[in-house]
Amino acid sequence: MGRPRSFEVEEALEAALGVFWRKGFEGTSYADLVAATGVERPALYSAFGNKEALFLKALDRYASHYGNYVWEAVALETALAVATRVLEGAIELNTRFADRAGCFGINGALAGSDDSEASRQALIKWRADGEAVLRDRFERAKTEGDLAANADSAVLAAYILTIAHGLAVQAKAGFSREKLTAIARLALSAWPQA
Amino acid sequence: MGRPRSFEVEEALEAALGVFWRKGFEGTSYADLVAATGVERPALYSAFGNKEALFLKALDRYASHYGNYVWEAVALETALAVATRVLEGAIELNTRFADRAGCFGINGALAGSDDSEASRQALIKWRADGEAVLRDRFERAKTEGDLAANADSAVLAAYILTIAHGLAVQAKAGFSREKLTAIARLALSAWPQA
DNA sequence: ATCATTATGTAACGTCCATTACGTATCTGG
DNA sequence: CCAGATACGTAATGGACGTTACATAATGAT
Repeated sequence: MGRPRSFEVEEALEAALGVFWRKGFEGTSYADLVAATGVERPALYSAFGNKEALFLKALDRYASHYGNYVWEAVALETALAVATRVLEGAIELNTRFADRAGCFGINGALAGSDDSEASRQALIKWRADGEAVLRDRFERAKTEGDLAANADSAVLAAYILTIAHGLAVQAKAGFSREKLTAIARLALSAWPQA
Repeated sequence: MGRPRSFEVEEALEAALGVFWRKGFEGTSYADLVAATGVERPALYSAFGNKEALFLKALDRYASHYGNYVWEAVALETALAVATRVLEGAIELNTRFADRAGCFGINGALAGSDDSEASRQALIKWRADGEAVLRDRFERAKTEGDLAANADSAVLAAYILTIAHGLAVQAKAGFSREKLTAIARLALSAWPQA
C-alpha cells in the first residue's frame, strides 16, 4: 500500500548508469542524475539510497546487462575462442554508445578523492572477478587439451583483460571500432599454440 | 624586485603533480594541494594560475620528468627493442611510487564532468603524441629492415600503448610489478617477425 | 629613507555539492 | 470514506568547493 511510484526504477537506474558511465562517480552530480532520469532528488534517495549506493546499484546493472560478455564467453569451446570473444565483446561495448565510450568498470572510478574509494574498490573487485572466471576457464582448457599444459592461466587471463582495459582507455579517447579491432587481432596473435 | 618567493616553484609543482597523479583532476581539492605543497592557496594561484592551469603545468612536468620513456625508447636500435623498452618503462613508472600507482596520463582525467574536459583532452593529446612518435619510429624501422615491410606501424604503435594503458589500469588496481612484467612479456610475443 | 613591486597568510566570497525536512498527493485496507 | 502508508515536489540544510580581497611583509632601486 501507499502511493505507487510514478517512475520505473529500472529505467531510472539505466539512465543513472549512463551518466556514471560517461562522467564517473565523482564527475556526476545530482543535477546530472535528475536531468538524466527525470526523477527528483528525494525520489532517487528513497529508491536507491545515497550516491554511493546508487553507483553500486548501477554497477550491478552494468554487470548483468552490459559487462556480462566475459561470463558468457567462457561457455565457448576453446580457450582461444573465449579470449577472442572477450575482446570482441569489450570492443563492441566500448563503442556501442557514442556518448558513453569506454568501460563503466574503468570510467566509473579509476582515480579520485577518498569519497570515491568504495566505488573504486567495487569496480576493482568486479574486474578481478572477471579475471578469475577467465583464469578458471583457461585452467579447464589445459585439462581439455586446447591450451598448452605449460601455459600460465593466470597470466593469460590478466593479459586478455589488460588488453580489454587498454582498449577501454583508447575507446574513451575516441578510437574507432576498426582501430580497436586491429589492435585486438594483434594481441590475440600472441596466444600460445595448443 | 619585489618580495621574493618563499617556496621553490618546481618543488611545489612536483608535490601538486603527486596529488593529481593519485587522485586525478576532479578528485584533487585545493585543501589537498595546500597540504601536499605546504603553500597557501593564493600563492598557488599567483605561481600557477587556476586549478586547470596548475594541472596542465603538472602534465608538462610529468611529460618531461616521468613520462618521457617513450621519447627515449625510440633511440634504441630496433623496433622490438623500442617496444620492449616502452613497456618496461611503463611498468617501472606505474609501480615506482606506491602512493601514486598507475599513469598520470590516465589517472589524471579519464572521465569526469565538463569542468575537467580541458584536462582530459590535454592528456589525450599527450598520449596521442607518444603514439605518433612510436609510429614514426616503426615506420623508419621498416626502411631499415628490422621491421617487416608489410607491418602496420600505426597499429603496432597503438598496440604497444594500448598495452601500456591497460597495464596502468591494472597497476592502479594494485597489480605487482612481476605480474605486469609477465603480461608485457606475453604482449611482446605478438611482435611480427623481421 | 622612501617608493614601487611582488609575495605573504587570513579570511572571506559566491556557487555548487550531497542530503533531507516538510507539507501535499495518491494509493490500499477496513 | 476514513486511516495508515508511501511517494511526491519544493525548498531548504550545512559543508566543501574553487577563487579572490585585503592588509601586511619583504625585497631592489633611487
